[in-house]
Amino acid sequence: MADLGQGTKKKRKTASPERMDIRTIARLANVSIATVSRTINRIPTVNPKIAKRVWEVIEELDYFPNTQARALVSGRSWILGLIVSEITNPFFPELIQGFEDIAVEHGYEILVSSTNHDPKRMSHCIRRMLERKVDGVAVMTFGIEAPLLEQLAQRKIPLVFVDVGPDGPNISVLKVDYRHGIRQGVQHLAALGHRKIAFLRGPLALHSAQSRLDAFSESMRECGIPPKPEWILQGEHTLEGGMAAMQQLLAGKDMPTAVMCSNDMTAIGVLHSMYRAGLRVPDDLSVIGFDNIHIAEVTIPPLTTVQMSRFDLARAAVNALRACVEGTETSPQKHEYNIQTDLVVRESTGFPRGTMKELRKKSPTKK
Amino acid sequence: MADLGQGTKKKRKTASPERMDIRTIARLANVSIATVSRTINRIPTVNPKIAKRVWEVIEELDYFPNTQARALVSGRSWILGLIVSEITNPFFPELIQGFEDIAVEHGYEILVSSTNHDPKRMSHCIRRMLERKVDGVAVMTFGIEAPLLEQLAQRKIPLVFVDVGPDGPNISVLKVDYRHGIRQGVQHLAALGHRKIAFLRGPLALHSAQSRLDAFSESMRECGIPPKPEWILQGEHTLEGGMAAMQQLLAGKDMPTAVMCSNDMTAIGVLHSMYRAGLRVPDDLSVIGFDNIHIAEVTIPPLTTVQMSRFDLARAAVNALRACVEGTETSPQKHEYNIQTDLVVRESTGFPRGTMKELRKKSPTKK
DNA sequence: GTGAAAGCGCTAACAA
DNA sequence: TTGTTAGCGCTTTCAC
Repeated sequence: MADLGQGTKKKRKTASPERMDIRTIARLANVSIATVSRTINRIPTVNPKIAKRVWEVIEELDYFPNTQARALVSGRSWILGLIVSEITNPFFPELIQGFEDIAVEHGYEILVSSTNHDPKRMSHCIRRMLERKVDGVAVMTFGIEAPLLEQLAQRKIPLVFVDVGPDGPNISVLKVDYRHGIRQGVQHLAALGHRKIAFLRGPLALHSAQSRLDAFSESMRECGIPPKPEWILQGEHTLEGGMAAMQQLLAGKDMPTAVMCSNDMTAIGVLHSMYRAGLRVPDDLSVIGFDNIHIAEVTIPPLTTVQMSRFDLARAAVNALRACVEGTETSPQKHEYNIQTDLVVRESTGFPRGTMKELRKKSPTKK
Repeated sequence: MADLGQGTKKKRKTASPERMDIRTIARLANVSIATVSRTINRIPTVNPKIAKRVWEVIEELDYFPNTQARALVSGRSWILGLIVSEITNPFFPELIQGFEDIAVEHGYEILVSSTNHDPKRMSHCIRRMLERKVDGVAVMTFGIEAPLLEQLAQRKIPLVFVDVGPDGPNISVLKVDYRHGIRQGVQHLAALGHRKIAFLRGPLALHSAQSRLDAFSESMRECGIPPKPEWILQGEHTLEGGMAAMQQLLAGKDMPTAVMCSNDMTAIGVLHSMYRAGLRVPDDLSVIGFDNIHIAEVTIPPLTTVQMSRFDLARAAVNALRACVEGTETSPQKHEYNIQTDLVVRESTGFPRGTMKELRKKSPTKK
């Protein structure tokens, strides 16, 4: 019962029998702790027979290595940070879920934090990542907070951004092709006969919001419709912002016949303001969102929107980070990560007021 | 430039100047690492003058202790686990946000994971918590997965559950008073004149769902309305479940005049099915949800629902865990954590079909 | 009140 | 191929 350990000539005050560490495994498998370590880390030089014996002991005792000790000595925490702007916008939980699944699949733990667009929170958040020694950080705030992120970049922590980010050896950027989906949206509207199209943009600070607006303006011009400045309003990417912007539009003298929104939350706000005003979508106004969050399927009416795959985004982010961390230095060339966007037509878009009847006359009513 | 360290007679191969650890601080402050450690941990016996000097060096170098090393030696990770069922149900992100804020405020990091009601995921998730050596776990799945959680309980990891949980020294349970809010809902409906009230319940496996149903049945009886079994359907706590259940109700010969739902997602599904069927809420059917997620304010029509504070829930959970971890052994008595629920009346509830006109005649139309 | 030194559980360099 | 051992950066006795 007493200390029968093999090479325990010195130290280790108490040899409590319940202690479950690499030493216990080594003792029971009759090997050194180094061999156990090698076995666990699947170092190919271990004799298969011995490895088998070690694994058996490990499984029998349901042993797993202490991650803290491991991290301390190896310098790798196997934790990936994920910074999002607002966890309460349904887009993000869907993204987080994907990120978690993929990261865990590769053996990483994740550290999620939301900034709520608050620089103070952002800076706390970076500090937390630093303290926990994350192996890499995905900055999915869709904005660029360069000064703050400096701390991470300086310490050579692999970083991945969306749309745009500082240049650097360990920095990747996921390029979202907003143009494709937004152009489809504008063309869809134009094809229905809309010429008076408003855009509810997101916060100025968000690069992605700017990109979406740019894509809109450009697509409008492509369709030969000059975008009207009074019809480009701030939607803030929130329910409330969408409602407020729509009210502003309703109060104006000249009403657009369609509205594109920089995200789905804004569009849902618009839907609500229309409902409040006693107006109908799409009869009185066509509405297009952006993101295609799950709930967009059941808004009233179901929202026509631009789909951006959170799963693709999550996978690309994890892969980009892994490429840096696990350093396949054989291929130091930057990978290109492109994310597609596509229009999903539902029922919030239709012909502009007035044209419907005429068009109906032309084509016989469907059964 | 060479090794001038104070007591570095032996070891420490490379003394790279950029190394930023407790030793650096000790050297620059002219004290031992023990004193630095004590200072950081605010041990009162440290001479204030020396402490001040140490803090100055710490701040100047922007030093912070290595959490891994700290955790390794102290046995405390300062990580709190949070297990939720589905991060994509908006209720949970709101809860997570609160949990994160409160935990971080007290110096903890959080490890969130969602099980999606999948036992396999649940078990992975528990393993991850174990591997990262969390100091405590909040199991906010609103269901009870006793067998799986055994692993955590056995290792004496502080646990907190909602509604119901195994008994044990380190286990707390947050009691949600579903009855209060649900009774208010039923009474609200009864007061409007409803007698035909259906209930769309959540998954059987979820204890909270069962409690909500029980509260409903009991409240119905209190109001003298015997609940009708055919009107108690499975809503699954999802959009899709709500839609399907409502369709079932619509297909039945006898339609209720009101529906209470076990959560808001279900209610949103109901709203959508009604819209699809060309029926109106609340004119043709009154609908009440549960949770009061943010989006319930802008559904069409805005949802009457029962509010359950995620913030209270989050705060109670963190406090319960902290009480165990930080062990104020002076008060080993179990704290009682009660969470209130309250009805929030919006516009998805109204008089049952037919009664409205009569009632209107009685009271003059409001201006 | 402060410092020296022993480890926390593991990985990796070096030896055998 | 396998074992021995020196730390990773910190907390915590135990002397002084």
